[in-house]
Amino acid sequence: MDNRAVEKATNAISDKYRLGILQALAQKGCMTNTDVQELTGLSQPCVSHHVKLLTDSGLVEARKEGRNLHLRLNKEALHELTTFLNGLL
Amino acid sequence: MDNRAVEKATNAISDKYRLGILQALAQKGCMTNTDVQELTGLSQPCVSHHVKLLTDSGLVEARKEGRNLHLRLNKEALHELTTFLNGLL
DNA sequence: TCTAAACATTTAAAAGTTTGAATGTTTTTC
DNA sequence: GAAAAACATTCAAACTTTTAAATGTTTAGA
Repeated sequence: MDNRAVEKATNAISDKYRLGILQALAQKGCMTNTDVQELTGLSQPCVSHHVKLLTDSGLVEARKEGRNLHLRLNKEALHELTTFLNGLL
Repeated sequence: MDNRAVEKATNAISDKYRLGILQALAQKGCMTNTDVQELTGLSQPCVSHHVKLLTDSGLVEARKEGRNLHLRLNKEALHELTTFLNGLL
């Protein structure tokens, strides 16, 4: 994982709503954008935007299932991030 | 470590210059603001600002030594962060 | 096929961040 | 004490992010 990827991943985490989404995914395993809308209370376009940041960062994987977008944690990416950060210790 | 602390810590990391500072601290052990100025090429007020973000996040500890500000990694805080993130796995 | 549901995109306003010039404070050195 | 070095603070400009309204696209179901 290079510096740019770390910057993007930590940036993705550094927001109240996005961290909440990651925690919900960690707990539930899978969610759709609509679930995220209910979770956060944000507007649909705003949820789309936050989810895009998360997927662009690599921390979340999205697959289209009919008209739903199924989201799940990318545990490998998260593990790479913690490995990088532990490397600073 | 609560969510707010994670948001602040990851936000602190999510910048090119601040990540560079963290890496330099990890490597060298200790630096002053002047060292950071040389490292980054940023102006002195801008360095002051970035260093403040890092210390406010808890990831960096600063102690005033005469007219110099000695910076070092707060390894415990960094460890708490990685522990939190691993908790999502 | 018509309707509705789920999500994406465009746009624009509001809020927040980054940057350096100017200036202030404290500490060291001469 | 005067000069300089190290850092902090204030300020304003430039830039980025966040947000939702409006609208577009695709898919599912009647």
